[in-house]
Amino acid sequence: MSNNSVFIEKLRSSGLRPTRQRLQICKLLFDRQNTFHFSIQGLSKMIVNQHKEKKVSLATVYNTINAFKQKGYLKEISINSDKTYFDTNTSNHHHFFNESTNELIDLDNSEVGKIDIRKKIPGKKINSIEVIVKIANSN
Amino acid sequence: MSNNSVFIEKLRSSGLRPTRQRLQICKLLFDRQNTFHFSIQGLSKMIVNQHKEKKVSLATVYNTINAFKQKGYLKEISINSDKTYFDTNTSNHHHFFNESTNELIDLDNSEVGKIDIRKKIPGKKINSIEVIVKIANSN
DNA sequence: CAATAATTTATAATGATTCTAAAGTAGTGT
DNA sequence: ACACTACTTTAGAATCATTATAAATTATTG
Ligand SMILES: [Mn+2]
Ligand SMILES: [Mn+2]
Ligand SMILES: [Zn+2]
Ligand SMILES: [Zn+2]
Repeated sequence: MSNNSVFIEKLRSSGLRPTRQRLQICKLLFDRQNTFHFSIQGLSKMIVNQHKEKKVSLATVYNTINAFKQKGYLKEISINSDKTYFDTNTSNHHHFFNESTNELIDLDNSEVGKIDIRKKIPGKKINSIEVIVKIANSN
Repeated sequence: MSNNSVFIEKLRSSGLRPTRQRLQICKLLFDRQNTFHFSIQGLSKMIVNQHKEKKVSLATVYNTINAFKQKGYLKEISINSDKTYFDTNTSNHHHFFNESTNELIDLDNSEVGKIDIRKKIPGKKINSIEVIVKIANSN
């Protein structure tokens, strides 16, 4: 458990004042050992499960997550039209998507060989290269 | 312009009887030289622009596209939460996504070097590997 | 404390997609 | 053709995620 000031700074640098609600969200996301993937729905449930004095409205959850995304503290991952996931791992990396469980698993950049894009698009620059490996139970 | 029977068969094999509406959709998608990417909204506009006697309801468009997808005649591509695209190119291939224009461009399998996934997930099989290269104007 | 600015919240609006139920159309057997 | 049945289309409703709104609450400043 890090010092509160870390999270306060994270909010401030995202253009948000550190309020009770925002701090709760911020700690849920970043006060932990390992990065993780979540949906807004899942995050909302986590908030409810913490049984704090007051609830946090969905609007505040969305606003806070969007501010973090904007600032680059979160990545958004689109797997299919129905689900949007966010990732507290903002490093350059890829994903397995388990279609049986709807779970995301990180695929570190070092766990994928160099991706060789041989087609050029003149006048355009590459912003990102993302690999999604869809998996399922093998039996 | 191929023989109608090709499209009738495409519908039949998708479990759909060849009706006027479905044939119109089917030809829009497959009676052409090159494969292409589309959204439901875009496809609906194409249908309107054909000025046929009668309109085609959105429900029929969705139903028909979903049947083709199920059968494997269309691929669905998720780039971000807001937009779902379909692809009449069902071969194994990848995509550029132009973030300036929201356009998809095919990246043939042969235009990407072999993708080397070094991480194993025991008990799981790989269903697909998809690469999305996001691009934008370079200046 | 008073005045002001920022925040939270409930609720409404939006947009894509799916569902529903009624009306329309086609296929079958006579 | 006629009756009967099965399938299809359609408008509109329902759903769900997300964003917008506007009033109530809370924090900050003087
Ligand atoms: Mn879908
Ligand atoms: Mn988004
Ligand atoms: Zn990740
Ligand atoms: Zn394609």
